[in-house]
Amino acid sequence: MANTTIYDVAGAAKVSLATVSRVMNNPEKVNPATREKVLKVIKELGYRPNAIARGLASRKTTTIGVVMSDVTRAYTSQMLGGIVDIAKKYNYSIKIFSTTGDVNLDDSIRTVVAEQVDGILFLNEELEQEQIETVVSRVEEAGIPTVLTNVSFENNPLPYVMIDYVEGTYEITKKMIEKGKKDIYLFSTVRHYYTNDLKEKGYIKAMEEANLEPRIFRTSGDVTINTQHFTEFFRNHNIDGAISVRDSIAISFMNVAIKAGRKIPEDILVAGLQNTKYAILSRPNLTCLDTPVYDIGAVSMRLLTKLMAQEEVDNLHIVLPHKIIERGSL
Amino acid sequence: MANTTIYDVAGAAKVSLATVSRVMNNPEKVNPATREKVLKVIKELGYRPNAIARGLASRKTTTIGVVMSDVTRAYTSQMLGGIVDIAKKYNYSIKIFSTTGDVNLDDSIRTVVAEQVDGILFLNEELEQEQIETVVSRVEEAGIPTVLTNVSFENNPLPYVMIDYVEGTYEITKKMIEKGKKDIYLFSTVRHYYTNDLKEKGYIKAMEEANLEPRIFRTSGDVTINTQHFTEFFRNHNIDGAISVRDSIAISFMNVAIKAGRKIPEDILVAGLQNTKYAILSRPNLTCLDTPVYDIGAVSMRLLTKLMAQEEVDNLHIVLPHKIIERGSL
DNA sequence: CTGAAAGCGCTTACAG
DNA sequence: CTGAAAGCGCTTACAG
Repeated sequence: MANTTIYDVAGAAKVSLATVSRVMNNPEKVNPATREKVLKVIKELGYRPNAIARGLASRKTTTIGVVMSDVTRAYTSQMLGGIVDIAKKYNYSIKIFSTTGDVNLDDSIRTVVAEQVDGILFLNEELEQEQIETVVSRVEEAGIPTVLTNVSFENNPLPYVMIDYVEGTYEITKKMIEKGKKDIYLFSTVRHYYTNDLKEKGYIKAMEEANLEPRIFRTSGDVTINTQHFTEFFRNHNIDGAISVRDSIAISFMNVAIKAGRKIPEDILVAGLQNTKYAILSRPNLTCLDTPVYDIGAVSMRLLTKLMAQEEVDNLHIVLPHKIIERGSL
Repeated sequence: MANTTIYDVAGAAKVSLATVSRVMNNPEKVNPATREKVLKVIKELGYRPNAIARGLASRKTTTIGVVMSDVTRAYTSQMLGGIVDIAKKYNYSIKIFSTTGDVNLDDSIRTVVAEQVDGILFLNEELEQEQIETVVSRVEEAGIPTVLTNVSFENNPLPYVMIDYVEGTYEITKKMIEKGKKDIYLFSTVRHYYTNDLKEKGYIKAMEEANLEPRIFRTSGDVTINTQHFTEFFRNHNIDGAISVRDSIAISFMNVAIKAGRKIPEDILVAGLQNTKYAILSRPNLTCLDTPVYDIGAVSMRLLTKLMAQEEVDNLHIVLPHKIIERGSL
């Protein structure tokens, strides 16, 4: 209950609190003998500096804010996994902020800023261009290093870690075309947002180059809903290829297709554009554009640590390599 | 950059900083006229109190710590979803702490305590009895309200939110037995931990009651590894029922079984004990013990808010109702 | 209802 | 190398 403070340590070690502070923060500046003495007391008393007081005095909280829309999504949580691991390595704490249901984004950002985080990781991929510009002006105004994780936008001035979704989707679409498929659909979400826009762009490019008509089918991420959509869909559509912005939607589609008597990959090729944990649990396993989700998180966090430490960073706009992982569905 | 402080507001509103503070914390104690005046300035300046300074002065951070082992697991992230939603409602911030790879648990807890969180949610389900006792003594010593989320242990003094895994697993096992199955396996993990122990207990109880031999097969949560295990398994085991502590393991098993020519549910009944998002993406959909994951998180967080507010709580040991959701696999 | 002042537990120039 | 002192931006009794 009675938490030991720096005063207790100073008293027990018969030194000033300044010395205790130095032992913790700049050990090289203190005489080895007294350093040992203090260290011994610290251990005996189980002393841990109060992070809040330290944060106020030093104006550094060694805490970063991770802003995102939905924690429960597989893609998000895997990115978070990468962030957590690297943050731990560099001794940063993580505060998470969910923007779901927020009416006023500007207000949300102000909240994050008020929490005095040393840096921000923005993995809300569901923002539209103008919203994200709000983000930019807020963090620049507050002077807080910020990295966009798996988001970006036109003329983006902020550091980001991305995948070349246009190229990746282009490649996977082309692969289907080369296998002689003509009626290839892209399954996207009803709601528009940045990464999906890029995927759509890559898909359209490949289709148009091959003189095929691009067909985008928009559905929900909710499996119950998209299952209905797909069941309906099969009544009046021919299809021999399906690419989905989200793995879960692709798998849901496969299930409906197989139930409708189609064979995968024989009748319909299917591909996902994420490579989440779902991909190796479906039957057949889902061929995916491998977007290294964990790495996106990890690299973002690493970049952020450099920015917070004011280190020289030669590349603020990182595009991680992608590849296609062939499994059973394509 | 130049963050507005309470002094700026006080200056602009021509009142003392104490008054500004009151407007923010005890508005009823200040004259409506001056209150409006201050509020106006606050809005104009876009003032937000520095959460760290406030935390130091008031000794309350309105931040809770969520301690867990693996963020990326579907079960964990869905619990986190419930926590995040309720925390937001009550204006609490969330700091996450991962214990993966931690050698010294005691040390990890001290770190959380040093961060001055107002409350702790412990959703690390992978702890063994003695480890969790370390947790108990640490948080009691620090006087921090703590709720165990989906964990507990014998003679547990801490508040918790749980599911009756023994009973739930017992029921689902019995259901298989009633359908005439005899060679029912429980798939558990190599590593022992609390919730799985409970599940094993319920399974064993049902099997023994029916004079059937309990058979626990331990494998890895890694799909690549357990796929190998299962493939091997089919060479020399008869099986007509499979219950898995984790949904993903159940699905992985189904895939191997079907590949081996078995029919589900005709030849083998399969059930999961979680009901994660995976369950409705498998083919057939996975019949599950429905452990309301999101709710476990949400209810834990709600309970914690009460404890932090020192409210009267009549029930510190909450057991959420479970049910069996029948889908295609059983 | 309002203000002056002490204090939260640290860090960090500044002297010595 | 070490200590005394100011200050980080708030909250909260205490007077008035």
